Amino acid sequence: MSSEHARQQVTMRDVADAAGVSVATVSHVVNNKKGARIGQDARQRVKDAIQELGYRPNAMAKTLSSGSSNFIGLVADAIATTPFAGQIIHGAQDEAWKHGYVLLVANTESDPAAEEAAIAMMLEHQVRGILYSTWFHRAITVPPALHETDYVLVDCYEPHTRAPAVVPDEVQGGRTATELLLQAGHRRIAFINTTSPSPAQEGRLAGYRSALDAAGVAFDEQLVLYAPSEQEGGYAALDTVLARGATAVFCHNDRMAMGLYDRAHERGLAIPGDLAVVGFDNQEVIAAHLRPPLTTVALPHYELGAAGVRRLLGIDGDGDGDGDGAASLIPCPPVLRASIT
Amino acid sequence: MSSEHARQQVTMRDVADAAGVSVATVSHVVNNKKGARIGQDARQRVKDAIQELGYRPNAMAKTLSSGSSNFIGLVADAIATTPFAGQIIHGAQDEAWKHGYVLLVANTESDPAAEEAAIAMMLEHQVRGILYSTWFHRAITVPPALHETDYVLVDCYEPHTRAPAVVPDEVQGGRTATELLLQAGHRRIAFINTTSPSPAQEGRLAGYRSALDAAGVAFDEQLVLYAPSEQEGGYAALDTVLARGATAVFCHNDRMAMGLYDRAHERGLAIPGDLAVVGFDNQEVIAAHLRPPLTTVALPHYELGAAGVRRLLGIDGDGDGDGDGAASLIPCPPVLRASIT
DNA sequence: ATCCTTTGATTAACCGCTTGATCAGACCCT
DNA sequence: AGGGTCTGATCAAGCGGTTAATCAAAGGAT
Repeated sequence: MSSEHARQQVTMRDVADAAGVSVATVSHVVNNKKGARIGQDARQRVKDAIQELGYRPNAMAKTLSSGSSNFIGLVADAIATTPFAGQIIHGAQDEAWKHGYVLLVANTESDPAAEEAAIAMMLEHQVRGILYSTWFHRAITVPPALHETDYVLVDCYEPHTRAPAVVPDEVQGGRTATELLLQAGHRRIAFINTTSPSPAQEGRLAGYRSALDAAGVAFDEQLVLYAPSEQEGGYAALDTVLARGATAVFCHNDRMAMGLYDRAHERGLAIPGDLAVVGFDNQEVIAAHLRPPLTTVALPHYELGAAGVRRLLGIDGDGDGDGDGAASLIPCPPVLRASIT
Repeated sequence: MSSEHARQQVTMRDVADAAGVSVATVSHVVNNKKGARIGQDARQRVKDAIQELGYRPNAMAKTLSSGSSNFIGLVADAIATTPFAGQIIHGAQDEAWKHGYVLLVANTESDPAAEEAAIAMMLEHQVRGILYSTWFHRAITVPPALHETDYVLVDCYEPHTRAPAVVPDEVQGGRTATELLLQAGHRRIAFINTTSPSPAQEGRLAGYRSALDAAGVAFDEQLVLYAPSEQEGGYAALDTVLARGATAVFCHNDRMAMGLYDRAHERGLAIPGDLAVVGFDNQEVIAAHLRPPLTTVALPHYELGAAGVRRLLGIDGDGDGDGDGAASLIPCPPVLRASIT
């Protein structure tokens, strides 16, 4: 039920008339044009008229005549599955806003048709560029239409291509998680990896091994297990972890850690006393409120979104570590809580 | 790093020239204008030319000349705090899309300045209307600028006003949760309410009482406790719940239930054997993976977003229960899992 | 043959704003 | 007094479409 709004848009014409000047003059003061020569009095009269009438420039007209819009499109495969996608949107929106851009959002549920429609819509709206994002780090193939404009892949990448992408540094993340345990003095560190093939699966494992190497701890194949990356997986894996004689465990993600906690409590084990644990993702709702609160490594979703627009806009910014030149690697910082010694 | 795109927009003029007709003709076939009389041959030539050149209409120009845009603005106070806001965006986006609209999203973090800027931006983009949403159900006061266009409050409302709003039916939700327990034969049902004053606090309590009444169970003040609506609150409340002799408990939200589970396990209690529990919110990541999976009542965020755009567009749709005429109440459906007998 | 309809397609004004080109007047030199 | 420079502000041509009004040609009726 929309109320009636006889809202007759106040146009630049109106302001010009009210101020007794031409629209050109109004345009000049509105945009604070540098080269324009406008007298103090006229400038003031225009400003007053704008206030008086409550004038708001018409962004469409502006875009049309100036030739460049201030839209940045964001197409996501699953906007609401986890708070993750939300963080990407959040980061992208903040950064875009900072540079005078506005976010146009579309959700596709990974449906190719919806995806194409979304991209078409954005192209028609003359977006400055498109951010194509996924809710978990994975390989994708770029939809053809995307090539009609500038774009950046966020939290995903196209293998064997130089398609610009921004992804989390899984290897560094895995290394960081492991180091946290190493630094606490642990030597028999288990790693419960996910069963789903993915950059995270490979990357975190690589990081785990690299940290072990660096610390001079021999890699023991017996200590890396595979389980579904959910509570159930962690719950089921704990017994094996213990059987293998580990004193600490690195869970592929926080949800797994949550399930593992349950089983540990069931067996009367104390965390971190009997077993130190570190998670991954930093899924607030879970990690911050487990007992004890879970030490983990954060997936930098907000940063991914922000870095995505920076990359799109060609602003290299804070020199985020570069990957192979096509993919920027965003660091995964540790989040210290209480599940390690 | 945006690649270079010498992308010279293909315009209607180009299509017209290629097809050997006027732009008016092209416009007519593109929009499938009803009154227009275009011959089969010309129509075909235009379509071919469009294919050939890869023409895409310029939405800005269209909006400008036709006078009405296809944007719907969504301003949210916290896009990423929980998956909740994401669901609202998701629902709004799906429904908007369904009616040919596109979502313009802005995040404000509850900062009044950001809020004003966001609304201004949307107004400048000639949005059809604005959805003003919050990530948890609460009372707000409508920012003045919102009155310059059509709007609908989503998951929030303005007291003592006829401001159109769409909110979850907390009372029905509370009643539903309680009924779930009642139907399982419980009579001493505790309710751990939140300590934060809110529509949820009042509404769910009212629902709890109404369900009790309807079942002929006397209300026992001793059975309603108050705790912070987080894991810690639920954890701490369990002992009291038991001390008061309850056989079932209705937690104000899933997070509380999660904490309560922890304490229950610690005390060696079986759920639902020794204690039945029902949550609220249906926060997937948690509820679906607790042991045992938590029966709960869902907060219909997706529906809130969708109903919001329907209301904005004046589509009454499936006659969602009406509140006082200003606020539409969206039902909170039960989600059956395994925490009740 | 003549006049009226219909059909098929074009004209041109307009949407609100941007911007290079142009213009009128004031001021300064010589 | 005549010519050159500034200054302050206006003109007018788009930007890419939409749409009411108009027009030309063909077919029908008388």
